[in-house]
Amino acid sequence: MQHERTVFHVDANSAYLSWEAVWRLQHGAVLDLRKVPSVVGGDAESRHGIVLTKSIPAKKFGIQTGEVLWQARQKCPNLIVVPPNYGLYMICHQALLDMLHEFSSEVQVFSIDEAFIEYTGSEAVHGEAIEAAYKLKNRIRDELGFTVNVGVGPNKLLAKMAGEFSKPDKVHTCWEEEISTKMWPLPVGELFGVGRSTVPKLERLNILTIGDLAHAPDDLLARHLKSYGAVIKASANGQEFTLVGSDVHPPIKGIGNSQTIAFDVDTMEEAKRVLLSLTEMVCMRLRQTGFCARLVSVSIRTSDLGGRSHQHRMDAATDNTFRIYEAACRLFAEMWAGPKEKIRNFGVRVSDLSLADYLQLSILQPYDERKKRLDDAVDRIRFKYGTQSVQRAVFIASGIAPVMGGVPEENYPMMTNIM
DNA sequence: TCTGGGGTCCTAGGACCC
DNA sequence: TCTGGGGTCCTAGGACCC
Repeated sequence: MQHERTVFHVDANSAYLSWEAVWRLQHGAVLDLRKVPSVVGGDAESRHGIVLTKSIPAKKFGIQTGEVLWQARQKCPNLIVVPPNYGLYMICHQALLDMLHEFSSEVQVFSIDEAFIEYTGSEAVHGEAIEAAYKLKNRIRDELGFTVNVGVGPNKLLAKMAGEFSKPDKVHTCWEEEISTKMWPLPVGELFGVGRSTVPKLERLNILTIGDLAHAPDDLLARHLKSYGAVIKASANGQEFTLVGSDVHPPIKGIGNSQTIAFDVDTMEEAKRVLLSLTEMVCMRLRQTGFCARLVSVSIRTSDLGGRSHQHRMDAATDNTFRIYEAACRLFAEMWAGPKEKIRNFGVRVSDLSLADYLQLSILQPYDERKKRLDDAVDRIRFKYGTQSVQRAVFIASGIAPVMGGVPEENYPMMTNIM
């Protein structure tokens, strides 16, 4: 059968856990974590105790991604929990990408463990699509040591849906003519774009399968789901037209960091330290990209797990840590109910980005020139000697890290010594 | 006994302008 | 003693993904 377009979706099976398992086997471990109930999970002591990835045997106990670890342990008392190692994951991610580039020049990274490749036009080099998909899957397994699913279809949506059909180490297709048999019988929640809150809305309309959604009346969907109804109905019919982006890095829309603190924060002083620490990280990243931002958002999650956010649009775009910190503090003060409200998680995010233009800035705001020189100096030192090498005095003995958010630095060094 | 962190996109309501 | 209508900007919050 000839198809106009052929897209692959490649997805590492239980990525973090598989990568951890492979690393351990290569370093003398006897046990393969993939073959026993195990999870990669955060540190419960510092209130990061959730399941990040589960093994297939762990899944059989009903353990779910995102679940708290103590609940997972109740379901499976012998569960093995290993901490995440993001440095290793970055290496595996890159190795996967390098392999994909051997099969097509158009590769779109979708996440750390998923990518699309445009296979259209590659048949002459690597053979017919299915054959190439198997070749790709087997080479990753044999040369990199972990397994992937490859989904094959006429667009990204169907390729992705195909990749989910059964796991691990599988190739599946979902062509237009296969939608009705392979996709429509599935529960509607399996469709990309239909998540936790849309499923119950659809179920109330007696839309239970992807096929039900594909045939649902437009006006019914519009009434209950607004414009989103038409979007997911199109998906249920396999309609999706975006291209596989040839640039690996799509344009950045915003930069944010957030962190759950190991203890509840209930003083303004402590809250401001956390905000400063997060702002340091956000602004360092912002300056690295060469952008300035106009919109500053602060979000909090309280001890009862409720969340709120406030945002402020600045008069002019900036990448200055102090200015963004000031805005963040104002936003927090505006939304915080006071000491009775205990905060467990803080987030700082900047968006509405534009290219940095210092000439204009320094004319409008003369003092920013000095602030910018300070930011630049600190950035250079941190880049050279590590994030913790320079820190503001307020953090000393405060119990709060001076630069917070993102991947902990101690996970990175191995990236340089493995290759 | 205690739920992470990084994103994107959309919507609704109020303010404000003409 | 009566208040239209369109458009844009700003902000809060919800939903989705991995």
